[in-house]
Amino acid sequence: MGIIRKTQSVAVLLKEFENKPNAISAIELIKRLSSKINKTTVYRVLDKLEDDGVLHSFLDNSGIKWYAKCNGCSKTGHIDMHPHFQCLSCGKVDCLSVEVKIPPIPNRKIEVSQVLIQGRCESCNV
Amino acid sequence: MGIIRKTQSVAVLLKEFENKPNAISAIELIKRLSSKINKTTVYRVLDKLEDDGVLHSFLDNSGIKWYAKCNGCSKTGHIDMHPHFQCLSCGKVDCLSVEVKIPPIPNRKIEVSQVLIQGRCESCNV
DNA sequence: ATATTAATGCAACTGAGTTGCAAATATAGC
DNA sequence: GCTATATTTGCAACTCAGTTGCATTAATAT
Ligand SMILES: [Zn+2]
Ligand SMILES: [Zn+2]
Ligand SMILES: [Zn+2]
Ligand SMILES: [Zn+2]
Repeated sequence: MGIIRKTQSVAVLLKEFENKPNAISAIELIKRLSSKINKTTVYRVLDKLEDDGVLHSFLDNSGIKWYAKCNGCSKTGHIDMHPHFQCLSCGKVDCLSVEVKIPPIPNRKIEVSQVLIQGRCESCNV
Repeated sequence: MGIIRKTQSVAVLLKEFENKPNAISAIELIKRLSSKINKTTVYRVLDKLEDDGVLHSFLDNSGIKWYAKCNGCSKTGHIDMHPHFQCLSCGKVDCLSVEVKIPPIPNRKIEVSQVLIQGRCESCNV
């Protein structure tokens, strides 16, 4: 179930994603907001924002959860599928707007796919 | 560091992967072998077999670790890159031999990529 | 202003994976 | 084979991201 009331916590969390293109890990958000919001609430609000099609989430290579803004998604469903990029040098993670084509697999029905690309970002690739 | 001594635990674990094409989760192995091998040992042996290029590992969508046999890899490095498929109906996970082309990303240097495809497997896709 | 119900904080929990260390066991040298 | 040496193992205790139950707080509707 998504967000029903416009609370402080929701506002604070949304602000963290405002005007920032990067993904942010749940852990980072908990650290950043520790004086304002309890970690349980952070997890719960993120979860609801995902239900509402405001944010989407994915796991990185070490199994930790990242969140980023959606583009054109809604309560009805997440339609904005794309790969994610993690810089192995500075740790920054972001959404890529390129399309990764998944070839058809014989006898199998593909429903979703996750692509995590790792390497060096613009700033670290010198 | 890889495997130095051919111990019972190594033999038992290798046997689990013998003649079975599927990936197996670390948790499943721990459960299966609980009467024979301690879970710490399972994790340690799997880790060493990965170092040796005998097995490779990846995380699924819920952050749990899976292992599968390598094809042509060695201590020197893992060269056998491929996507993995998880059946959303029966939970089975396996390696796919198709190639997923990652397009070049401007200003970024791609080093590795992980692709997890989810859907319905041969047996469940009826 | 009050009632209703959702959201929050807190503490305790879960569960996959890790660490330190003493005991067991594989290997090499004799 | 026996012994010395170093690796591997089991165990218990730990870590850490994420979850749960429940009493309290706060947003919304009337
Ligand atoms: Zn970087
Ligand atoms: Zn994204
Ligand atoms: Zn299946
Ligand atoms: Zn594989």
